[in-house]
Parts: sequence; C-alpha cells; structure tokens
Amino acid sequence: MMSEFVYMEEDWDLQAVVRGWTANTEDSANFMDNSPSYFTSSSIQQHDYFPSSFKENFEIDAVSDQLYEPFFPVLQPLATTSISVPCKEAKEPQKQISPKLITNESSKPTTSVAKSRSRKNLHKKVVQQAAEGGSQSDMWAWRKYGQKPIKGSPYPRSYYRCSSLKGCLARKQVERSGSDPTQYIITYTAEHSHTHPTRRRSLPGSTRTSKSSQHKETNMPTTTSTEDVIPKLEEGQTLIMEDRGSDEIMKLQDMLFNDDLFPSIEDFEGFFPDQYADSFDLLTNLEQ
DNA sequence: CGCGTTTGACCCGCGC
DNA sequence: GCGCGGGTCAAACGCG
Repeated sequence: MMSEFVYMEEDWDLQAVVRGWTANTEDSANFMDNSPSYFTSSSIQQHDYFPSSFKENFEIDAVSDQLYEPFFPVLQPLATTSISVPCKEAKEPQKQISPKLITNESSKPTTSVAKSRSRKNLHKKVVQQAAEGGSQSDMWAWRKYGQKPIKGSPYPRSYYRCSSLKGCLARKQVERSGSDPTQYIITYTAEHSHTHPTRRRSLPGSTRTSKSSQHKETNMPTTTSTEDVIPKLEEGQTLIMEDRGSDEIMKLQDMLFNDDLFPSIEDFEGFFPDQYADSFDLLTNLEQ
C-alpha cells in the first residue's frame, strides 16, 4: 500500500509531496531495523498533536518506548533528498487552541450564515492520494454533509466534516482521481479543535457501521477504519506508518487512543509475543 | 432516538 | 453587475 501526502499552504499552492507509509521504502526499512531510535519519549513530547493523555501515558521509560514504538506514526526530519515544506505558521509560535475557547465559539448560535460559510480561513490543507480501499478512513469520525459534481471530472466530490465534536472545523474532501480512477484524492482542511476522540474497544453499538456509511461513488467507509492517522504535519516532518494489517491496528488503536483505558502488558503480549518477548519480561520484572 | 447519508437550494468568491 | 463553480446548509429519510 502506498499513499502520498501533499502539504499545501494557506495560499493553496502545492508545496511538497511527502511520501509515507509504504513498507518498501528505505526509511521504513530503517524504521524496522532501528526502531528504538525512531520513537522515544522525547520524540513524543516534541509533538503537540499527540493527545495529552497519550503523551502522559507514554512518558514512561525506554523500555515502554520499545514496547509501543511500532504502533504509531513516526515523524522525523525529511531526508536531504526530500522537498522542504515552506510553512509560514511554523515560523511563528505555536498557536494552541484551547478547548474552552472552542467550546465557547461552538456554543454561539450561528446567526450569520455567511460567517459560517467563510472558505478562506481553513488554513492548512493536506492532500492524500490513496488506492481504492487503501485509505478507507482515519481515526476521526466524519460526517458527510455534501456532494457536488466537479467540472472537468466525471466523479463527484464528497464533503465531510468532523463529527467528533460540535464546532470542530476539520473538513475532509474525497474524490476519485480523474487521471487514475483507482486512486482517491482525500483532502483535509483546517485542523481538529480537539484531541483525538476517545474510542472504546469494540463496544457493541459504540461505532456505527452500516451500508449507508459507504460512499456511493467511492465505496469507501467514512468512519471507524484505521489505516491512516493524519496528524498535523509541521515543517520538515514526514509521516511514516507501518502497515500491520487493519485488524491489528484497529485493536491497538482502540487501546492506545482510549483516554481511560491504558493497555496492560497482557494486552500487548498477545500481539507481538515473539518480537517483544524480552521487553515484556523486562517490563514485567520492573513492575514486580 | 441518535447519528448517518442524500440532495436540492443557497451562498460566496472570482473572473470577465 | 453577472454568471459560473465550488462549498455549505438543512430538511428528509434510512438504519440500528
């Protein structure tokens, strides 16, 4: 599976193509061989897009780093051959949106339709190209709010908004590539105004999956899949994810993004008993 | 009942 | 000012 990320700036000019998440790239090979150096507590701490509870849980020690490292998106400086990503916002201090502020804003009644329909304040734009079924969805919950035929394209464009939190400005557009109908262009605009939604592991009725949740044109589910997590890409960073198969990822992400239920050693032991046997033993001994 | 999609209407930015 | 194209709204409806 291969996907491409295209990071676009505020003026919508194409800035860079960031390749990610193919298991065949040299970076991915290095990632597998030298994983401890790729994912450390400090590296987690550097990136604000990890939910706070996530960071707290993972600021443990090197042993736990080794235990968890394969499951998460890894950000690293671009290789010298990669295209740099000019980013105005990156040169300015990080503007953190407080959840309280968002809540207040979203609670305001939408008295002005024109204001809510402003299209010039979406700022960042991340475009992902994925093969059919290759990027079925992400960990966010999306709700379709429109579909429009696009001039020059035989395929319509579907519009989605984040349904995890009222007032979240995150948007997502999905359209089939005109040049290659097997490819889908997924465009993310704006950013989530909240941390990742808490997800319970396979609670009956906790996740809605129905036939109606499939795109009519794209035949891609809009919620609850796992294969791509799109964090906020900053200047000079590359997202690399390892494809472990949807079932494993679903289970792992269910555990790892759950604010209330931190996985136990036993949870992980079932997933990678051989690869991490030593680490499990070590961690178990430390706890005793 | 809550949450999802569908779809026609509406709104806005932009080019002419 | 006008028309076009794209983005959003919101009512209607479906599903579990």
